[in-house]
Amino acid sequence: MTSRPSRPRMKDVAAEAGVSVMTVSRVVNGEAGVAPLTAARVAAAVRKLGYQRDDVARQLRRTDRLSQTIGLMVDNVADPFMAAVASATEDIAHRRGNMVLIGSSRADPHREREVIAAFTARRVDGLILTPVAGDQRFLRSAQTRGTKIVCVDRAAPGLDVDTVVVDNFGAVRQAVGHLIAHGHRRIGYLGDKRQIWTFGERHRGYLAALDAAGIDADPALVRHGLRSGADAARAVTAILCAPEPPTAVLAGNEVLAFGVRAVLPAGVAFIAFDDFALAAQLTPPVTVIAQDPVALATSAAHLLFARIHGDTSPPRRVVMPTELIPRGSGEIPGPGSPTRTPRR
Amino acid sequence: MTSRPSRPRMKDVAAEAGVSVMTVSRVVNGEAGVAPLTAARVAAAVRKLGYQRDDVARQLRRTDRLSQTIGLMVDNVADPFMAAVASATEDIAHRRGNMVLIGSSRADPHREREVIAAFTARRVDGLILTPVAGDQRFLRSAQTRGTKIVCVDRAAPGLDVDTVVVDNFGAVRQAVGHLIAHGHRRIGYLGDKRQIWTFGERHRGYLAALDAAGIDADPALVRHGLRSGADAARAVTAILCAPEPPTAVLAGNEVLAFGVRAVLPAGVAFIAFDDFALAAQLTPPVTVIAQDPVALATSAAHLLFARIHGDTSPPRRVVMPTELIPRGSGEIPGPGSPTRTPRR
DNA sequence: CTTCTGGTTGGTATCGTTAACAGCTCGTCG
DNA sequence: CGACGAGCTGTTAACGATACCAACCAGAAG
Repeated sequence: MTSRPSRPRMKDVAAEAGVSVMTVSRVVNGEAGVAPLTAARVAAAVRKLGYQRDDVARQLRRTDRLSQTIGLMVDNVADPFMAAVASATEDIAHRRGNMVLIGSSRADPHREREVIAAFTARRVDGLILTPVAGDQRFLRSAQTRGTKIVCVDRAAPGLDVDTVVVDNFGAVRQAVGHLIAHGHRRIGYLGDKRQIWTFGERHRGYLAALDAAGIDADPALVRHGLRSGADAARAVTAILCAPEPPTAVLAGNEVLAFGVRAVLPAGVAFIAFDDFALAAQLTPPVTVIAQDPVALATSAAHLLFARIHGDTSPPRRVVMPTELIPRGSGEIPGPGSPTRTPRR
Repeated sequence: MTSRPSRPRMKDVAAEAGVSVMTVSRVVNGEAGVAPLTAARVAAAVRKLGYQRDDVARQLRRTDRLSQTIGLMVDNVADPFMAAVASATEDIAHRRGNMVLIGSSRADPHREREVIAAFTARRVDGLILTPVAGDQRFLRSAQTRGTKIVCVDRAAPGLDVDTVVVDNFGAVRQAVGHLIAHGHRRIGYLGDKRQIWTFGERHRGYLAALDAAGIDADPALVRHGLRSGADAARAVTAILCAPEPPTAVLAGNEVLAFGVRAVLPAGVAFIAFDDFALAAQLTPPVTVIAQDPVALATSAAHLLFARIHGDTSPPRRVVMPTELIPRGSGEIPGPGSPTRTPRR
């Protein structure tokens, strides 16, 4: 009964305007070489029928084969850091007339492959990825077939691509050094799996800072593989019950920080990786290692579009700055602090 | 120099396996009616060449014309509420073998139209929208041409589509009633533009609660069109400097709540629309009107896929529950409170 | 031995668009 | 006055896949 009026094609517009489809194509794409009068007639027909070009057919036929679509694969868009990355990516893409397909790996390598296969089946021009733990070599075939790839936030082992990251190692080494300078010697570390590039780096930074201060690392103060605030809360509670509990704790990212903060006793120093909205409003205000997800994503998107438009220079690694923002929680003095045990 | 090895086509696989492209098509799509031996030979050729079906060409030819792609248009994915919506949408889509194209309107009706035009040009099967302020009638043409549409979080005036929302009016009326019950009579309201459906409803709920208590609404305590935490901080500071300042404040969403909380003096009661990660950890803990963005988006996505797969029943409006979670900030007594001015 | 049936397989047209080229209509110049 | 070029428009053949139908082959039935 309800006949659905299918969308008009170029040939319908051509019939309406009394020209050939080629002329319609030229007008629709704003090409030169159409008489103004003809162009106006075609434009009127387009408006009258409500014609809209079918980009699927267009992409199939065009020589450049560009879909004007890129894929963004993150762990989880609900994560505030990744949400900021997605937002910034969409913004740059929009400015360049592109759209963003989004996919979540949810830390699952199998799902990661599925999502990327779905991206390439739709012939995206490029991919922006935060790779999950493990080997990314399977992306090489997509790469050799012309799909441009940029990694953001995390590097991809085994894959030679543009990468935009921060100096996770240096940032954590600095932060742990900061705690040590405030008199702490027993410092807890809470992170996700070491196999995730960022967390591997952050843990290395933690160890390096302890080593530089001549402190023996105690594995009892370290927890890996934490995925949620609840995980982090349980983990920090556990390490605080140890015979020699830590006097300071570092949370490896924002989500873990929320969980830690909920159960951390006053008096234990605390630094979080990633700045977050209410960090300054908590009691005490939270000292953080701030990075700028918008800048990371913007840089990655610009790199990607440069590649899509023909940049064939060797892959680059862009390292963006971090900033240690002391707000109070990271400056709570430890047992070796001069303010607690003055020497003079 | 670097000849890029273009991806193999079905005809390459067909040549490799010594069959016709039709047979390859049947094997690739898992259709019945291919001899097991032939299928195995084709499968081997597919693996050898690394063949992947081109969904762009496929979509052009198929009778159902489905792209297995939906579009999600939100104000801003960086907003935590919208990020949760996006994440849940992606999850449902993934389970159904679909992908999600994402677009941000950034509260700009012009950009909203651009994004939606880009969606339909790519022939998405359906759209999930949080409409910006203003009229959405322009979507009717897309709708009559077969694009399924579902609104989430906000209704779309002038458009007859499935809609998944919460009872914003009732939730705010209840929350303001809660403040009145705690002795407040001068209550501030901070929201975004009234033309945005949710904020219109929330403001109506505010007025209704005052009216029910016989309190005259004072326009000096109301601010609309606030878009950021900074906007909200300025606005609340301004209304607190009024001759008769409010003793309680309601923030219309999470982002505004952050800004209000940063500058709100202790002693002023406070309720926020939307629950947020650290609400319970602030001092005092923040009383909120909680809604569940994951449930909203999940419901919207299920509705959309039902439509895409042929459900032609009349458009539905799904209203999901909210919950007033008293945590402290909303229970600070006002001047008329029995605890401050006991009557016995 | 011929015809029929059912399971396989292949040929051809087509989806909506653009690339490449052909052809037409002028006005202009030698 | 005829040839030529510039400007405009149309024709044809793809892009990579699927829909539809025809053709083939073996074994069974008559």
